[in-house]
Amino acid sequence: MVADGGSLSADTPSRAARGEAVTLPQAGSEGVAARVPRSIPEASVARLAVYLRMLGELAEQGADTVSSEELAAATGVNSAKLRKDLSYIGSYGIRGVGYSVSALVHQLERALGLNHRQAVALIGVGNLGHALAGYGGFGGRGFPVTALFDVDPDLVGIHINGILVEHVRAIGDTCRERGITIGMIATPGPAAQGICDMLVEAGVRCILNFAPVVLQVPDEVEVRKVDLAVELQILAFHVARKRLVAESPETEASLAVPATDVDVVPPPDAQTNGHPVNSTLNGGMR
Amino acid sequence: MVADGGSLSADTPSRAARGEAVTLPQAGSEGVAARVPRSIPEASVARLAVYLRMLGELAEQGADTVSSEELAAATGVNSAKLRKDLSYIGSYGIRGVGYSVSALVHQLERALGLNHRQAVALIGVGNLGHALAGYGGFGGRGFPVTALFDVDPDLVGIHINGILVEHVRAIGDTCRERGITIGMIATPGPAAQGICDMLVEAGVRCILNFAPVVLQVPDEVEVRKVDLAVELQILAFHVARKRLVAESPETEASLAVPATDVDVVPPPDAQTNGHPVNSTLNGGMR
DNA sequence: ATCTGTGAAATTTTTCACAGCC
DNA sequence: GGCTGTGAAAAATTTCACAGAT
Repeated sequence: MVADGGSLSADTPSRAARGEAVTLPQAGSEGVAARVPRSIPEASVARLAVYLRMLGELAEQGADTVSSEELAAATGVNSAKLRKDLSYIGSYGIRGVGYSVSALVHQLERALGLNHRQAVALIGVGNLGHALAGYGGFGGRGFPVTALFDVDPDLVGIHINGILVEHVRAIGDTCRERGITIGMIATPGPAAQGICDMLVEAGVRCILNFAPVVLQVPDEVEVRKVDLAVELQILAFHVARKRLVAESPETEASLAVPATDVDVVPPPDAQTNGHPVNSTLNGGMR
Repeated sequence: MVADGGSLSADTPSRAARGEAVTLPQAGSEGVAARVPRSIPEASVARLAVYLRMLGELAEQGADTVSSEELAAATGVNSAKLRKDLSYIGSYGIRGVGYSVSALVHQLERALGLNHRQAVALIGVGNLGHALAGYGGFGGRGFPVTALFDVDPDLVGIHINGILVEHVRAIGDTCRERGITIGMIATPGPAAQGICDMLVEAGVRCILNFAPVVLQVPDEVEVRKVDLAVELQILAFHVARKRLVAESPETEASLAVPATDVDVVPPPDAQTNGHPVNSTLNGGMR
């Protein structure tokens, strides 16, 4: 995940990984159509989306079937893990053969809820927002960006990709009208919580947050965060780690964290390196 | 997470979560400065970066100390988890009081390797790339974007934020010259693997990938992936799940995955919904 | 002969809960 | 009294390894 990223990725660990999250109370009657497992682990859901993309590519290349081994290699996971992930959505493989690409695509789309179209609203049409709005990839895959909002008078009123940019004060009405189910927040950090509140108030229950703040939301709202600065910091950690390994040929200073203060950059606070160089940390988006 | 978790975040799970990953052989001598634990769990590293940001904000607001409870609430995690995360980098809290904000910032920066400046290269200066290049937030936090590359003749030669856009064929030389440690790939999907290979060849060992492909790299290279489409699909899953819960007031059809085919969108392949509407899925970046 | 689906084991991550210090 | 640091328990995730289908 590191993804997370979680954060603009990757792996971004979601606070909703508690019990309640993906788990559903299991069926009532019993016996009959006990077709589907009770729940899908959060970690698996993230990977299912990746498999789906790769399957799309394979289909394009004319593949009829894939083995778990092949698909696993292409997506960089262990094949047993892949099979287990797929088993959560049902048994759609053929033993001795593999998976039918088209059938699996269909099942994954169903499992991920992609057979309902999701209308997406994007708030904050600055630098990053523009890039997101012009993305194209969304609409093609069932995520049409259906509404755009900003506060900047220079932006409100213009069209991007044929979509009118409205003032954020219209969020409530517009989202309800157009049945928005997902909100993407690409505003500067300080504005994000307010926008988030408006979205929640308008009934939006899933939010993708690009602003560098942790949003506070009611339990029933799902937030995923994409945070560039965090991603880079995670990589920086790995750079430092690799450096350490390289420098200590064997044992010696083999610590996970260098207790030494290397201080290429002046430590506590100095001229421009303290931290808030501009308070626009990485929310400098837009 | 991430997300993506990696994926444009979040939580992006990283394939590097195997043993080797964050673990280091533990110290030699013994006894003396056994200051630091042997390794930091991958999941913790991602959160440390988040704590660091929040601490920056707290410092700005003039806070001298924070309790684990406060910092946990602000970052949306459980306070015990936060304390455990912090314990991996050492014991810098004061019992009965909390943590000194400035001291903790310093320790986190050290642990994350932010006291070495990391030179970043960005490849692909299209839509998204432009947004990333103009980001500002990076440079302010020790991640100066130091080199830009593209293949488009209209882009090569221009300056963005004072940085010259070079042709990708210069990647090897330029990266070595400027000591690039982190590469960010924001090219269309099909170009990404080739660029990745060039970066690896040039000695770059950490890569942040925005292109919608799974990069194949040697073991010693760390890749994090930020994938917008995957993030949205994860949210779509949660939308569908919430819909189910809402529709079945109690038991009834309480399945994690609707076995019914709702098919608001024609299922297998129809006109424009099959999948590869344009092969520019979400790599439509740039 | 091959490849899926899956219990069971191993590992990682999270949470609990409390001893110890301020 | 308040809050950290951390063993130990619990939960989640990953991996193993193999029975069973084709």
